Amino acid sequence: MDVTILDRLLYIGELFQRDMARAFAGTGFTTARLRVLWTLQHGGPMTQQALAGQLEVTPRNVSGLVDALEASGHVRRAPHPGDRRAVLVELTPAAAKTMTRMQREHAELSAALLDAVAPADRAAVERGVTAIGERLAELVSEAEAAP
Amino acid sequence: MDVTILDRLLYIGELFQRDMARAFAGTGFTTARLRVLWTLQHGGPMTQQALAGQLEVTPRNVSGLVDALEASGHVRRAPHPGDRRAVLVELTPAAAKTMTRMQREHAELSAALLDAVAPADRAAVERGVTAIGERLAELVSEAEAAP
DNA sequence: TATTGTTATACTCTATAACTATA
DNA sequence: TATAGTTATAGAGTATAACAATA
Repeated sequence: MDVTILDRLLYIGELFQRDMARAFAGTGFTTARLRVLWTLQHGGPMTQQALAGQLEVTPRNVSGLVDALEASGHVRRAPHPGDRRAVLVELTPAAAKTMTRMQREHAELSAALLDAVAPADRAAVERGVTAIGERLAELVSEAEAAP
Repeated sequence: MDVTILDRLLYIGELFQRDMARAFAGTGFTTARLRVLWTLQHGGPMTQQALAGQLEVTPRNVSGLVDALEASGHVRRAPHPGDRRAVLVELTPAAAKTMTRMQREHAELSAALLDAVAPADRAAVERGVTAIGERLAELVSEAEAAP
C-alpha cells in the first residue's frame, strides 16, 4: 500500500489548482481573487464583512482583494442602503458573465471526470467520495474543538 | 445536479489543507516548507536545483525555503562531493523522525477515510478515484501542450 | 559557455493593531 | 460602546534579472 486513497485525492486537488493557475496566468486573476468572484456569484452582492466571513479571512484582507478586483473592473463597490459605514460589493455585468461561463465549464469538467469512471462504479464513487468528505469534515472539526 | 463530484473532491482537498495549516499553526511549519521536507523524505538528500525541479518552483524560492528550514534545524546543507558549486540538502535526524511519524499518521488518516465508505463500495471508489486522477492529468497536460 | 546558488527587487496573500466614520 | 472599513506595518511565498563561483 504505497499510494493511498488520500494521496490520490490530494493529487486531484493539486492538479486542479495547477491547471487553474496556468489557465489564468497573465490575466491578473489569482486563486484568492477568483474565490471572491465565486462567492459573489453564488451569494450575490454582500458587504466586505460578509465576504470576510465566507472566505474565512480578515476584513483587511478583503479590502485588498476588492481593491484589486475593482481596479481590474470585475467588481463594484456600491453604497449600502441603510448603513453608511458599509459597502455592497457586487460583480460587474462582464464579470458575472465570465463567472457563469466558468461555472458551466466547471460542470463540464466534472462530467468529463465522472465519464472516466466505469459506468458500473459511478454510483459507488459518488457515494464514497461524499462519505469521505463527511468523515474528514467530522475529523477536522473534532481536531479544531479539542485544542 | 448542484454539488458535483468535482466540488466534493475539491472540498476534500480544502479541508485537508485547512487542517494541516491549523495543526502546524505557531510551529513555524508552513505548507511550502512541509513540501520541502516531504520531498526530501521521499527522495533523500538532493541539490537545490533538484528540489526546485520536483517542487516546480524557482531555484531562488528554494534558497529561501532551505534558509528557513536550516535556521529551524530541520535540514542541513552539506557540500556536494564532486561539484563544489552545488550543495546537498538533507533532513536532520530529528526532522527525519518527525516526517516518519507524519507519514504514519497520513496512512492512518487514509485508512480512517476509507473506513467511512461502505465495504461493498470500497473497491469501486479506489478504482474510480484513480481513474479520475488519471483523466484529469491527461486533460491538464493537453491544456498545457496546446497554448 | 553553461550551471549552481545567491543578492536585489517586486508583487500577492495574509495577519495584527490602531484609527475614522457611522450605528 | 460596537461595527464597517481603511491606514500602517510585517512576514511568507513567489517571480525575474543580474551576478559570483565553479564546471
